[in-house]
Amino acid sequence: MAVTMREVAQESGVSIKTVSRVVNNQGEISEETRQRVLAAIKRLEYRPSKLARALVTQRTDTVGLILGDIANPFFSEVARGVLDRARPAGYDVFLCNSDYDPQQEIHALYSLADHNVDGMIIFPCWENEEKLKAFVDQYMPLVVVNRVFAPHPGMALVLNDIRRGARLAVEYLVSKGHTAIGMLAGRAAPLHVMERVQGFREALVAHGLPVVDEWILTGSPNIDVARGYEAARQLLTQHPQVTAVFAYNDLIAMGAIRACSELGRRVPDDFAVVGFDDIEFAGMIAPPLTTVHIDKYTLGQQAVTRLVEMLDDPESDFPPIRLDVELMIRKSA
Amino acid sequence: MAVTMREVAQESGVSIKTVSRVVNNQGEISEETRQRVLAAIKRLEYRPSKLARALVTQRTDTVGLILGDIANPFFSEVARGVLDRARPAGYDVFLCNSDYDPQQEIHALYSLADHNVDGMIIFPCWENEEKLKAFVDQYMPLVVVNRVFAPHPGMALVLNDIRRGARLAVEYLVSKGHTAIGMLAGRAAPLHVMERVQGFREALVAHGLPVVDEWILTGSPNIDVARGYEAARQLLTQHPQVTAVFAYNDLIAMGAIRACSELGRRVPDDFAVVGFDDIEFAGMIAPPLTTVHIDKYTLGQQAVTRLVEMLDDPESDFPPIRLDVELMIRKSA
DNA sequence: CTGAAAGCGCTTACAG
DNA sequence: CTGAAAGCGCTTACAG
Repeated sequence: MAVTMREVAQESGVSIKTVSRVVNNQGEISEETRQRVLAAIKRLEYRPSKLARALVTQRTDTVGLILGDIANPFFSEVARGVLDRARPAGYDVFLCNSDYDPQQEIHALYSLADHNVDGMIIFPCWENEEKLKAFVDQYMPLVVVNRVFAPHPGMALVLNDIRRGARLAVEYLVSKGHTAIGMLAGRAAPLHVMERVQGFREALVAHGLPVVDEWILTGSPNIDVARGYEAARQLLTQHPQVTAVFAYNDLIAMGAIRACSELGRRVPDDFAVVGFDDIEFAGMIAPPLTTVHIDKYTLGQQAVTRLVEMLDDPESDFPPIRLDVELMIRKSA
Repeated sequence: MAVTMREVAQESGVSIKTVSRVVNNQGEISEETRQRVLAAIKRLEYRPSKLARALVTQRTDTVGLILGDIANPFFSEVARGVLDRARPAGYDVFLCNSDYDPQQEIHALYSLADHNVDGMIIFPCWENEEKLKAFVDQYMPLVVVNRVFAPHPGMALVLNDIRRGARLAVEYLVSKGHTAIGMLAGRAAPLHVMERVQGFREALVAHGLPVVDEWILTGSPNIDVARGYEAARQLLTQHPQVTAVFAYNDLIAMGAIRACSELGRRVPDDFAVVGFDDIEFAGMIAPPLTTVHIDKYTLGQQAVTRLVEMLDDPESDFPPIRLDVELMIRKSA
């Protein structure tokens, strides 16, 4: 079906090796034969098989991107950054959702490894730190985004200062006079390990406020608007004394706002909500969401940049890339 | 580095071919040797190279997904449907943005073909109809989504009734008493060929209303909130007599609403806006957007289903899959 | 039930 | 400046 290098060689009356040389721009070749081969390539519409090349070079020019849920605008904007930077660098990208589930994540990881991607970018579950390190040791480099894992060769970190973002959010609520502040923490990862929860606690403690474990809600496998709605309903009805929440992300926050409107609690007057991520729509909803801004597009780009550096220089270790966050004060708190 | 079939063969004292047989579950093998090989596979943590297999089978177990812009929630929800259906079917998926640009689209198409994907799902530019058909003839099957291309072997269609959606939207505007209705048509594709524009015209004509070309705005390479904002500003200032618009999609509609609020035009009282797609956030913004609903997740799933059918049965032709749309009446019109 | 040979489409040393 | 041989890690007929 597809034209092969052998056919190009015949067509231009040279050896297959010579064709390989002009395709890869390597080695001295007389300009004349080069032109002859180029002409044959054009005439036959020859395109070299990356598969065959990869079998010998062990490079596929592909990378993997494993994230929680592409339907979350946070991740889709990150993905945009990844794709925009990967293409000029010569990489095509595989996409997988983990649904924030450790097992699905590992499954995706090995599934992509089976296709011999050159490396991957991953927003991993905390639970998988050791498994990812074992994977890196045996297979390929990984760029880990927004998880503060201990340094490990072959694994580079790209980090927003999530904990600081959480502190900013909670301090803002405190400055507004709130003293009974809850958290909608999303999926039930080990709480003590989540940066957002740590920042939340730190800020409360710093201001002499109580950390009430019952006011920190988790428990659902999903992190989306529906979950935010559920969790907020539960918090509002079971702990009516709570007057403000810090949400795991903007989707959860949006669900919380919906729950408030159904339960007749006005935002922000009766109940204040702060989100995280600053997705594009955060500023358009009613009321516009106060949230912690992350530059998602840059995050995606930086992750690719770092991965490419690792692929180009496998022996080196690379320090974490640190990106800042910023509180966006709007109307929901 | 990675364990090979040869090593498994040595470890279990059989030929490489026998290992291949147990890996692929084919042919009669004595249960005893099967167990022995299985044990060796487990012990060595052997994972067969899809690359090497693909070189001979001509199947990579990968598919491509080419869409306008993954950062648009319409596409990211479609992508969710695609991924969720592709994984159980045994396919990993490459993702590419076209930015609605014919050249980038063709570039993405061939780039993925170079990786020998088994097939692709594409939301193509109208301009590329012939090029896609030429591609299909030479390379691989394609599922085309939401473009009414003429039937062609190897190319299957999955379609929402976009034109009907456009009619629904405009008829609703007419029913509300609007007579000067404009359109924010997004990217400048050939207008006469766009389903949304056709439906827009049809509805106006059916109600004896004028189609004023100056009220149909296009011209930007992007289809996003910023573009909707610009275009709406232009329409509102240059043609103040227009009292309603039908937007190419919800992002454009959201930009239009922002422009209205800046120019002091209240929505829907002074100016009505109808969107398209019904992205998740359409109902949460202020005012909640009246828009045409598409079941995006199902769309993605159906596209994969059709592609898999084509791959399993390359000789057959498959009729278009038709999915419905629905007008969601909220507050912006 | 099991194996030896050929080949998928390329690149990598090695010659000349 | 150009080419013949070997091999990347598998599967596909073909034998036995």
